[in-house]
Amino acid sequence: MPDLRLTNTLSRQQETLVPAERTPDGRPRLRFYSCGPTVYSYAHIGNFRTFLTADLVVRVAEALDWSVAYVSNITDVGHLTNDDVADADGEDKMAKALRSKEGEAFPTVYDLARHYATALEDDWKRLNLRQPWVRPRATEHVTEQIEAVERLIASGHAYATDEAVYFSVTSFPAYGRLSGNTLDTPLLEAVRDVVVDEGKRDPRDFALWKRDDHHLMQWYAPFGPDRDFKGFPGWHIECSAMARKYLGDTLDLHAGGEDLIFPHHECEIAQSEALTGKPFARHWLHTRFLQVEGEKMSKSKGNFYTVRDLVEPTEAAAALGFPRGVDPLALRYALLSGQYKKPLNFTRKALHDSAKAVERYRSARTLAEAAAQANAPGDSGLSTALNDAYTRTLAALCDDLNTPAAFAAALDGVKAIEAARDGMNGAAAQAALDWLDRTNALLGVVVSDYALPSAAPAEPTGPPAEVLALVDERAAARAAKDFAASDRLRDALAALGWTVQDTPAGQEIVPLG
RNA sequence: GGUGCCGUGGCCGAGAGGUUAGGCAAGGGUCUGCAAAACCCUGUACAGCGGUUCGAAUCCGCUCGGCACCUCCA
Repeated sequence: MPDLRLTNTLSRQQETLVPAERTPDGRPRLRFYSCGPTVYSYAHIGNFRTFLTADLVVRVAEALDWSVAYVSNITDVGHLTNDDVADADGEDKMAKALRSKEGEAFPTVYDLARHYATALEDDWKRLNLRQPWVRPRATEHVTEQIEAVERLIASGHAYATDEAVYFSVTSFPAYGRLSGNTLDTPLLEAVRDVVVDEGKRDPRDFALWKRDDHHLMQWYAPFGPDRDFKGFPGWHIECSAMARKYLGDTLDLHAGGEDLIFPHHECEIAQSEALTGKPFARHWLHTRFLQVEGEKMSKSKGNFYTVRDLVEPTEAAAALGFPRGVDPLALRYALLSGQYKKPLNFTRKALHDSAKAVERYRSARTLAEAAAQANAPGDSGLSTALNDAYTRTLAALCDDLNTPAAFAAALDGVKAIEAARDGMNGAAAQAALDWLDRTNALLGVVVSDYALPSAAPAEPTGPPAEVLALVDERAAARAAKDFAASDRLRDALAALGWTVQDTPAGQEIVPLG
C-alpha cells in the first residue's frame, strides 16, 4: 500500500498522513474533520469542490483499508457579518436570508436552516459524496460550546465584558502559526481595532460568545457577573467543540476551503489547544478556490452556480449547452479535474469534456456487462492492464490527491476495455467490471452510490410512433440500397429532433441536444 | 500595507534540473453507402527579463499578470 501524502498548511510541505490511532484489529483509524457550510442558502459548486477534496481523502483512506471517522458539520447558527464586533447592530446572514425574497417561505430561521441543510444533503448525494460518520449541527451542540467557553474563562484564556466573551489572543503565543498572521503582525491589530466594546482588552481578541437578546437564535449562558448571558456562540467555537466531542482532543486531519485558514482555523487552534493543552490537528488541508471562466465566481457576474442550477434543466444549464441538465457525475468529474491545491478554472468546455469522459466510463461498463452476460469461455487477458491502471490511479491520489494524473491512469483502463470490446470473454468481462467497481470506489465518477433524488430528469420513455415509423422506413430504404431516400429520412428525423446512427446492431436513435 | 498562493501548447490540466503526462479541440488516415462511433498518426508549450548550472519550464532575483486571507465567506 502506498503512503498517503498531503500538503500540510502548517508546514507548507507534503507530509505523509499517518493516523495516530489503530483499531483493535490493527488498521489505522483516521480522525478527520472537514468544515461544512453555513446553511443560509444553497451550497454552490465552489463549496462542493472543497467537500469533494474531503471526499477523496475518505475514499483513498478506505482504499488503503483504513477505518475512517469522518465528521463534517453544518453551521446553522447565524453569525454576525463582522465577527469581532459584539454590538447587535450588525445583521447575521441567516437573519438576512430570512428577510430575502426566498426567505419569505420560512416562518423562522430554524425552518430556513432546516431547508437548506436538507438541500445540502441532497446535493451531497447527487455529486456522489460519501456520507460522513457524523454531521453535527452547531445548534445541537450549544451545551458543548458553553462548556468550552466556561473552561476557557476558568483557565484565564477568555474573559467576559458586558457585551461578549472574548478569547485572549495574547494568552496563546502560538497564534498565527497556521496563517502567518502572527501576533507581531502590525496591521492585524489595526484592522481588528474596529470594535466598539470598551471592555475588549486587545483588538485582536475574538468573540467566543455574544450577548444579544434580540438575536433570532439565543440561549442562556452562565457568563458575566450575573451569570445571565443570553445570546449566541461565536463562529469558531462550534468546530472546536464538535470536533472534540466526536473525535477527541487531537485530530489527524482537518480540512476546509482556503478562506478558512484565517481567521477560522487559526482561532480554532487557539481555542482548542488552550482548552486541552494538546495539539488540535496534526495535519491541515485547504482547497483553493474555484473560478468560473477565468473569473471569480459571483452573483453580480452571472457566473454563480449552485449544484441544482446545473444538474436540473434550468436556464443556466441550457445556457451552458445542457438543456436537460448536467449529468451530476460529469459535474463531479469537472470539479475534480484539477488538483485541490491549485485554483481550478471551471469552464463550459471543461464541463463538456467531463460529460464525455463520464460517458466513456459508462459505455465501458455497458460493454463489460454485455460480455459478462454472453460469458464466452477463455482466460482474462485484461487483468494485468487493469490492475496496473488501478495501482497507478491509487498512487496518483496518494500523491497529494493528484486527480488529473489519477484520471489519466484510470482512462488507460477504459481504453483497455474499449480495445477488447469485440473479443471480450466472460473472464475478461468480470475483470473489467471488477476494475470499474474499484475505480468507482476511488473516483466516484462511474456510477452513483445513491438512487438519484426525484429531481433527476426522467429519461424520455422512448421515441414517438411517428419517429419509429420513419426509422423502419429508413431501414427498408437502406436494405434496398436506396441511400438517397435513407438520407432524406435522416433529415426528416432530425427535423423531429432525433439523430439516427448506423451501428453493427442496427439503427440507433438518440434525441438531439 | 501585511500574510499566503498561482501563471504550462487552441482550451482544461499534470510534471518539476537532462528521458512522451493525460484529456478535449484541430489536422491526416483506417473503417463505414454517407455519416456517427471506434482505432492509428500528428502538435512541441512552460508570463517577461536577468542570474546559478555542462544543462532550467523545473533553483534564485526582479518585473508583469491573477487569486485568497487580513471583514461573513468553501
